[in-house]
Amino acid sequence: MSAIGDVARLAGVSKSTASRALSGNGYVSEATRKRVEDAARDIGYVASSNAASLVTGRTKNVGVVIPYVNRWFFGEVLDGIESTLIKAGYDLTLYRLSPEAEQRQRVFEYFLVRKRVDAVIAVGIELTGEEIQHLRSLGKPIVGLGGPIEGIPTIGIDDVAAARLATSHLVSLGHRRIMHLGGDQEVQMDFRVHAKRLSGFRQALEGAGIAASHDFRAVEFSIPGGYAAAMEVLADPRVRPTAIFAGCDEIAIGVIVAARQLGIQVPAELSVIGIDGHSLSATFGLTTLRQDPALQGATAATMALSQLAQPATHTAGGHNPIPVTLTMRSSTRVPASA
Amino acid sequence: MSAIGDVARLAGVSKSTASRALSGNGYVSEATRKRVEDAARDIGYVASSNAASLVTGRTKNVGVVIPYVNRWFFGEVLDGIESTLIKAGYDLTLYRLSPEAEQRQRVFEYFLVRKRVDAVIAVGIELTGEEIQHLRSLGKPIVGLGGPIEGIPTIGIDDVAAARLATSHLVSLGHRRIMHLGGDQEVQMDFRVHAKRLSGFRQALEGAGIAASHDFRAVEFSIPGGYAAAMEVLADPRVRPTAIFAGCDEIAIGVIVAARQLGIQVPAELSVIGIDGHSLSATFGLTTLRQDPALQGATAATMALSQLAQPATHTAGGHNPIPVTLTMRSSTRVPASA
DNA sequence: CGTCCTTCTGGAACCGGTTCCACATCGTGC
DNA sequence: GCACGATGTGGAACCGGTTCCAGAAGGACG
Repeated sequence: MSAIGDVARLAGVSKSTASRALSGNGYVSEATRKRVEDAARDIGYVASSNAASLVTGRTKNVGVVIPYVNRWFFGEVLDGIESTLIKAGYDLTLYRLSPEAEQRQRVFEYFLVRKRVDAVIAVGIELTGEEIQHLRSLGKPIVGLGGPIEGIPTIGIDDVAAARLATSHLVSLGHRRIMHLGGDQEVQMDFRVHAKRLSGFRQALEGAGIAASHDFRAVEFSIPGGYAAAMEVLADPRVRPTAIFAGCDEIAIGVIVAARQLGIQVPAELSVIGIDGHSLSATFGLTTLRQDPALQGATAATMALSQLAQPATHTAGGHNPIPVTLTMRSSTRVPASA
Repeated sequence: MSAIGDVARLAGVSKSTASRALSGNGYVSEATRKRVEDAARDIGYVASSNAASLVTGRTKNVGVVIPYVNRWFFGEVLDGIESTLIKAGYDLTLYRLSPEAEQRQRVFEYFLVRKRVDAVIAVGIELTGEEIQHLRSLGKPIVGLGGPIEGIPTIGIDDVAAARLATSHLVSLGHRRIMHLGGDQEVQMDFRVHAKRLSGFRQALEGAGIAASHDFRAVEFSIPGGYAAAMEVLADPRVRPTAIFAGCDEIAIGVIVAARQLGIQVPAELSVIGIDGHSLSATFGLTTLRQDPALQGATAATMALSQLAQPATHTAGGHNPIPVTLTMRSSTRVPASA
């Protein structure tokens, strides 16, 4: 209701002086600053960010584009981003991008563009050249999380390498009958995460000279998904693998739950390894490759903020790989046959 | 870059006509509308929402205040809210409110107030009278989710009644040694959810004439929390309860996992019931009281939008209780002793 | 034919801040 | 004593839209 003009009048100064006093830009004597601040407090003045944004061109708001909010990985990322932004005085506007192409286009052409955000963080979304062009033309910093995107700075783990490492861990323990329960190759997420993890798995097997046959099964990326698949895969003892590399910790946990119900000892009869470092992994004794999504989110936010601070630095694209660390727990060990 | 003036010039009309043509308000001939639209498309014009908001006072943006983003319940709620808002052409600005009072105050006094949101949805946050006053004075619709808040419309389940129902289910099966693993009474969430569920539990026991002693234990609201507590509680067969009412499904699942590891048959030797309808509850065969947080979120968003549409309706406060439905699965049954 | 209503358009004010520019003081160094 | 820089303040333009008002043109109706 109350505008800066009211504050100025009450303090007996001009609008411009009131603005300087409240924003801290430019010269204002200590005495007048005090008077203006008191006046502002008295009438409960709060600046209109719209008006300020209109003239400064900065909104103090960052847009986050993300495919899910109710999955562990993405929830953690969002948490990390939010914490970092709010500390820096930035708002976070959330765009959950469903897979529908039409809605996706709408978000990019309509929502993100209306001068409402200063920067965009794309989480688990591989932007198309056109989309990047669109955002780039507005001069907005863009940061990607989850995989490399041509021309913009990104962070994320190396999915191929991680899958290779996880598989190699099983191989080096002596496993030969290893199965990969991973994402459906038909319904790829962006960055082709499913395909990359399968590829890393195959690379590791080939490197060890292990013939790969019937070694992959597509499952949903969730505990129920891993559980259901494991129930089928593990039921027949004759064809049962001695180790499973799960596409993510949730699948791995589903496998462990299923194994326990089938009376299969983990790790004595079955080794299981996942990727993520899920908050449940410790409870299930899961050996996993830990990535820290909250930290990744915080890092992405920091990158966006620093680009905002010094736009001089010409948006240097490039992928910053995040290292994964092997957390050894009690779900993997030397196979019984060895 | 390009402003509406550029569009107007290109189309050979005035700013006001261009505005009318693009926004659809007021009289514009079909021919000029076409010309303006073409011109806008040609130069890739997008309206500045800041400028529009400044004069109209509407931002097409809703603020959501929420304590967690990486917990199942809140993630689902957020999902429901987001879907509903984006369909209506609204943005969603996220404020994750950590328990720190100082940060909370900052969000309410600084972030939410800057004329940047048209309405506020408070999820799992019990607003103080002062905070309501603050928002109310700005004439912004407010909707609460998770419990009743004096003077504003809210939705949520009746925690006392739900806990009573869950406990009664166990009692009616014949259980007498029933334990409640619920939230820490010292670290209450808002709306005192922990206390309400404990209270409903006690009410049901008293109603059945069952002496309550050592029947409650505080645990963290998570699977690891339930697991750790169950490991201690269930270890000694002499004092083991025959049934557990868990404060939420995550705790209940932790209990089931622990019981399985201890070789305790569920439900033969131990019945477990939870509250939530968690996406994992089916996998673990958990009997639970289902609430649908995504639907609750969508409903809250719809309420906020309808208030926005007809501000005439004087903000009628009042709590809209959401019914919970008992989903019977395989984790509860008549006790062995019966 | 005059009046009135509807449709269409342009000019100008306005939303609420920020910032540029001009001007006034005052202190300092030469 | 004067030039110059640093400090402090007010006036006015400006950001990019929306909307009010005035005026013109065309049709309907008495």
